[in-house]
Amino acid sequence: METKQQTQPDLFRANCLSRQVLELIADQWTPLIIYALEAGTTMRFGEFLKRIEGISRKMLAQTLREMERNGLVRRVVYPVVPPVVEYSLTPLGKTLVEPMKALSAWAYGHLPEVAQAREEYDQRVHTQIQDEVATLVQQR
Amino acid sequence: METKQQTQPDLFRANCLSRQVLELIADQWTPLIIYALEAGTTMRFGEFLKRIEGISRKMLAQTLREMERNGLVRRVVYPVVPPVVEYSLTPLGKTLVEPMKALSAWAYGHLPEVAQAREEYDQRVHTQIQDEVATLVQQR
DNA sequence: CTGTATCCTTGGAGATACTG
DNA sequence: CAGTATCTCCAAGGATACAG
Repeated sequence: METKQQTQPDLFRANCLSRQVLELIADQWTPLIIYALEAGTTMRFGEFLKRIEGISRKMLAQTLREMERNGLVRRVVYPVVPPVVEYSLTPLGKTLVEPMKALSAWAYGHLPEVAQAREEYDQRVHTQIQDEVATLVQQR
Repeated sequence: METKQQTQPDLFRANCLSRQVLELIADQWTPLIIYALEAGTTMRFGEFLKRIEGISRKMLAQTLREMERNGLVRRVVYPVVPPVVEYSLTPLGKTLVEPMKALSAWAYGHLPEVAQAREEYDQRVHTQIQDEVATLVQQR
C-alpha cells in the first residue's frame, strides 16, 4: 500500500518525494561510495570493504543494493568461479558527483571554523556549569 | 581522550575530520533545518516543530544543539516569560545553504529517473523470484 | 514556551558462519 | 569471492511528564 504522494516539492512534508530521495543520498555511506567510484572507476565488493574504513559487509551490501535500486550504481556480475562483481556509477549516478563533491569541499574548507566553534561552545558550556556549581555552593 | 586525527583529508579513513563533519550535516534533519532558515529568517522552537513534519521534540532539540555547537546556528534567548528563543543561521551556516540547495535540487530534478529506476528494479526482482519459483515447481 | 529527564521500544547494525 | 542468514545487542529515537 503506497502512501499518497504530492506533486509539488515541499521538503517539509514527510511524504515529499524529494525529501525521501534526499534521505537516501544523505546517509553515512552513500557519499563515500560515490567518491570511491567518482572517476568512472569500477570497484569490486572486497575493494570497497578495504577502501572504506569502518563499513561492514552488511552495510556495504545494503547501501550498494539501495543505490542500484535507485539507479545510481550499475552492478555487473561475471559468471566465473570464484565470482567477480563490479560496481560503477551509472550516468545518473555521475550527475550526483558534483553536488556531493561540493558538500565534501565545504566540509574540508570550513573545517577550522567548525573546529573552533566547537571548542568555544564546549568551553562555554564548561564554564557555565562551573558557575552554576559555584552559585550552589555559595547559597549553602 | 581524543582519537588521533590526521591532517590530510582522506574521506575513506574513519577518523578523517572532513568525514566527521560531513556526517554531521548529512543526517536526516540538518538539511531541513537549514532550508527552513535559508532566507535569513529566524525561527522559534515551536515553529520548527510545526513546519518540519515528522520531527520530534527530542530530535529537534538534539539537532539544533549540535548545529549550534558546530557554529551553523545562532540561538538567542529573550528572558521574558514565557520564554522566547529564536534560531537563525550564522554566517558559517549560510555558506552551507548553496551546497545543500544543490543537493535538494538534484533530488527534485532527477526524481523521475530515480522513480523509474526503482520501478524497473523492483519489477526485475519480482519476475526473477517468479522464475525461480517456476523452476522449483518444474523440478518436482 | 522551550526545553530536559525518564522510560521504553524497536530496529539498526555488528559478528559470525554459512552458501552458490 | 560475494554475498546472505542468523543471532545478538546497543543505542537511536518516540512518548510522556515535568521544570524553569
